[in-house]
Amino acid sequence: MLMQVTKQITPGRAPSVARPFGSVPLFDQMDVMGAPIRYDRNGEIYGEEEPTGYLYRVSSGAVRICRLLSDGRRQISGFYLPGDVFGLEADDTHRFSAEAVVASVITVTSLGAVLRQAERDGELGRQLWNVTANHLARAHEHMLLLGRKSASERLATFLMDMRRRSGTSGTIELPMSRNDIADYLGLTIETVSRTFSQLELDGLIALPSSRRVVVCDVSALEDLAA
Amino acid sequence: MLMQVTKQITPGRAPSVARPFGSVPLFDQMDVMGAPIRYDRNGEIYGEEEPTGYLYRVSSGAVRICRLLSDGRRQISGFYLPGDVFGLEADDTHRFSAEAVVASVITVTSLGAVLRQAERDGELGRQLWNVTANHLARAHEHMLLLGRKSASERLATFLMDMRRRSGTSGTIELPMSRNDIADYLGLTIETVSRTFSQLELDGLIALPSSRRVVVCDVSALEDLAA
DNA sequence: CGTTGCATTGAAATCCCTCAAGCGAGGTGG
DNA sequence: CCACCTCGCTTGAGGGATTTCAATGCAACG
Repeated sequence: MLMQVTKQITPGRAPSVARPFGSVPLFDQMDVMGAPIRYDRNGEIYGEEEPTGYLYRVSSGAVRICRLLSDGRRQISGFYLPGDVFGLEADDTHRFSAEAVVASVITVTSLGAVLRQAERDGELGRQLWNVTANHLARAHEHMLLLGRKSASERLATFLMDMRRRSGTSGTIELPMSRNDIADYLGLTIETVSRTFSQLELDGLIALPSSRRVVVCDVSALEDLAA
Repeated sequence: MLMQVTKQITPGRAPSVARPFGSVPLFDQMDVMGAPIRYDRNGEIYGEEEPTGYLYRVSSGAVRICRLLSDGRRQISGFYLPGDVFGLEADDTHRFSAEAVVASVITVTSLGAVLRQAERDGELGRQLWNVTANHLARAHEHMLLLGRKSASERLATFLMDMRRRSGTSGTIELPMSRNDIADYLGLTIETVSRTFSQLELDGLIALPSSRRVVVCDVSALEDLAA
């Protein structure tokens, strides 16, 4: 399975991204210093063992962070959607890889430059820490899912999370495949598919197509997500 | 099951802790500004929903960070040993709880004070970010375990991690119960116990007592840990 | 219209969980 | 000093949720 990679710098600035709290130093900084780069579907943004040194922000598309076992088993630790920052690793080599789930534009900024700027600009540094600490909280929350939730609870949690993050309340557009969802939820693709079917059978969701989920019973799904 | 809590401020400074890289501003700062507090076994250091505002560093003992589901299912996201910092949450209320695994002394420092100091002292801010980013990397690594590893792989990974962290190479002293290990590894106590027995049967470890593990075949365990 | 990639469905197997009993060290009191 | 209790740990038997293996469906595309 060959990953097709495109790291083509597009001229001009990255497409603008929602900025709900007015001026956000970290994001401003990244927009000013960073360059928008386009990646094809399944394109590798960085790989395990590669040197670190950049901070990434999704302009459009979606990104997955993966960790592989030697025999090919894969765990996706998170999906990143437009506006999300990723690549927050303090080591000098990546211990995880990042790939574009669909064709995406990512704003790439020198991490060293941001860190140096943060040493002068306290507010920037504080925001960088905030973003990282929030990622940490999400990670801990996901551990609860992986360690203790059933398949239907996992899928419901995932759907409610995607619903919240994509802003839409009725229909959720999933950019990722069943395989990606399985590797994110610690299940097999078959179990994910069966669980989708079961949720549809129970009337909690409708599936006009495999990547489009209509939420029918929010409260039941929220309950399942626990 | 009533948790016995002791939050008794002991006079004087915290017991000194290994400081391998000479002066470490973050830790120095915490030693200067922080107060050592003693907790009994199973004592709650902070609970879910409680306000945040402190940074913690283990002086002696061991700490677990937990997340509970409404029906009592529990996931332990990490154990913290002497020298480790925890409590890195950016939200204003804790989404996780912290408890002492055994009687412990924790140095508690105002998070706000550290953050304010970090806005002036770039090096301190950078270290705070580094610690947080390292926690994040560990969390991602643990997701791989929870999502994709078998019971014996999980236990081997845990033992190799404890071996590395406790510094000892031959015998590992486990401060936590089988129950804690189970909730950390996403297994049941019975499976943990059986897997310990199996590793002993296979000659990879010896168990002089349930909390004391003698490592017999490091490379086999490392292989299992993958 | 065949190919290709992804998704769904079915049947059998497996690993881990659940339920239940037994063990052993440590503490307490008679 | 020993019986007895408690608590944590171990072990066994059976069951169940998820995986594995295999086949089919289906939409996009050349």
